[in-house]
Amino acid sequence: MKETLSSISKRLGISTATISRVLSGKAKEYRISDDTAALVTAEAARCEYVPSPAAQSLRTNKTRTIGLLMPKVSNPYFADISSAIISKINSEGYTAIVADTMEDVKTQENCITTLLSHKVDGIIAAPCGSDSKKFEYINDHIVPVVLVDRYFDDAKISYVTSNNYKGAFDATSILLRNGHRDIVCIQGDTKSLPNQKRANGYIDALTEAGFGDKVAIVGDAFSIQNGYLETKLLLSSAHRPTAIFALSYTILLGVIKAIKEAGLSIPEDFSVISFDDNISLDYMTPPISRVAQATDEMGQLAAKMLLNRLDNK
Amino acid sequence: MKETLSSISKRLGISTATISRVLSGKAKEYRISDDTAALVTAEAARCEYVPSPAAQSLRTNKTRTIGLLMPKVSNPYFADISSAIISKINSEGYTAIVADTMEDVKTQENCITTLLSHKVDGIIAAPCGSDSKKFEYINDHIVPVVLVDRYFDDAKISYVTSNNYKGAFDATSILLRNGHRDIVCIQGDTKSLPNQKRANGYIDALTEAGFGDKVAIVGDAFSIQNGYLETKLLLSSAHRPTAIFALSYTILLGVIKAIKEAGLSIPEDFSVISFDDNISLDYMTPPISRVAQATDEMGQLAAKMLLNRLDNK
DNA sequence: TTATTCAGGATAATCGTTTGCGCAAAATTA
DNA sequence: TAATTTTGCGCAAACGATTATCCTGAATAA
Repeated sequence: MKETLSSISKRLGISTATISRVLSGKAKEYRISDDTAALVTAEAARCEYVPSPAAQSLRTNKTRTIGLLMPKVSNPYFADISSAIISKINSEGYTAIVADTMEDVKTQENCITTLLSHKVDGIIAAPCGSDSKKFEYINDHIVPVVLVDRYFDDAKISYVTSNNYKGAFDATSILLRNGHRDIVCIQGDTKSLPNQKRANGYIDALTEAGFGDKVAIVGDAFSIQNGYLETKLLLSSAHRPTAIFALSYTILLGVIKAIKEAGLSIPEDFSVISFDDNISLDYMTPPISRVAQATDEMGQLAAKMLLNRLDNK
Repeated sequence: MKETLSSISKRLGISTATISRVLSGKAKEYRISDDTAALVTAEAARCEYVPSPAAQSLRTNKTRTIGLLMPKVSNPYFADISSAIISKINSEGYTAIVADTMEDVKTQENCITTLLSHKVDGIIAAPCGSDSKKFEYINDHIVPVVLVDRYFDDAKISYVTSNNYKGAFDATSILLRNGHRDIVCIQGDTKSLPNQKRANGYIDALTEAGFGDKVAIVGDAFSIQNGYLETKLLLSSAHRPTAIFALSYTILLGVIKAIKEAGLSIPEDFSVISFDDNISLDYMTPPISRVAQATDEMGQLAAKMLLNRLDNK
């Protein structure tokens, strides 16, 4: 029923050592004769031998498995990235163990422990929280880590992320070119580095255009709720802005909701621009401009970076 | 550095057998004295002992790992389901190995092989293709399988899915109550069972209301493209319908696009209703009614069903 | 002819757990 | 006191692969 090296060994009268060597492509290296090698290969194929990963990893301490640590798999943005990563590593013979931290630092700790106990060969993570220590320790002492989307400025860990600064700078510039002068930026989690970069992009675009005094940043979370509340406040303020720059898709949805509720419309009463791509934005009335992030490429690249490190030992 | 049973064994002067028994909660069963048990527990905690999954699964042939086979993780619908499943099984001490079939039968085969070679204890799958054989074989002879969203009518495999029939029936009924008589249904993949159920719901609602002659089903794919093209055709036809029932979110997006392009508007010129929930639908102008599927509950339930079977084994 | 070298592969230890079996010493019973 | 049972735990064999080391016979060299 279950084929193992020794079951083949008995049938062929060849030691498991030799069989193992042939099957792992080390026949030449250990000078196994071509005849023997052929015999082994044929028999392994015939009986559909599949090595036991448990035994292999017990022995070698490698699992051909990588851990994917995501803040929220159900978030379309991270779902896209995850999908790209999974496909890429699968195609290289690796398997993905996915852990969902639900954007919670405590849960993240547990997930990390689980991933490590499963002896993943490497980790790709979009970390939550701002403590880089743990990741740095893992990267230095246990297994390679690649961060995606989010990262830490102070840590020596490779990462893949969009050019958040430039994206925000460009988005703001477009609004400026269209004549807007009162542009409010609704930001997300202020501890998030991508958020900081975007905010900086916004600030610099305004400043370089000579409107440094017009900088207005509000909000503090990547949520619909935040976008909604901040927009409500803006609408009821004495000096209404003419444009809103939402730093994420979720924030944008909140903005739209508030504007609609106030009986106002886009783009007549307000111009809106957002970060993050989402197919649905094309179908809004009117379609919402946004700074798209190349999720697919980010995922692929992160996977490649990790796989490269795994190969180079 | 690396704590193992025997490293603890040496330090404590207690056999690995006893330690293993205590740590796996079998102290009573093997009449280990409370003193010894306490000693072991304390030491294990102190040195942060974590058992080696490789060794464990080599010995027990169990991995506390389940395989998640998804057609497309980046599809928000499946992302939601996946997220729910992952959280649930993580909370029960299981780990998820995720494979993305990219909606391709061939890829699916490979993914299955990979999952099985990793000795997953069970599989939760949203299968693609219509061949139930493989899944049935696995379910009967290898590890328990639970299907989610998609399933096979002819196979004895447990599954979790929405009541597609009722959802479609109700959606159609609403349109009828609102006075619509020319309701066209744009369907997805005709081989997909959920699609068939939905189509039947639509047909029966119409028929039972005495409009069996008004049944009109077009289309053949769960894609934006399909929704777009079919709507284009409808708009250019002599006898335009007054309402469109899109059997998926993606189809709906295509419908919206075509309607907008034609300079028509919802709901003045057309009524539209759709299957699948998506947060963005609330932010469309106007918000689009839809038959929401409880992705979170589906995921949780599927996970529960599988975990139960693993325990009663 | 004898000493080396090399081709070709076998042996056995090892990875870290789990678990069937066994075996003392203590407790109980006769 | 002797026989029996119970308590408490250790021994050692798996699980299935990898790999350092060793061995044998033949070919080559001296």
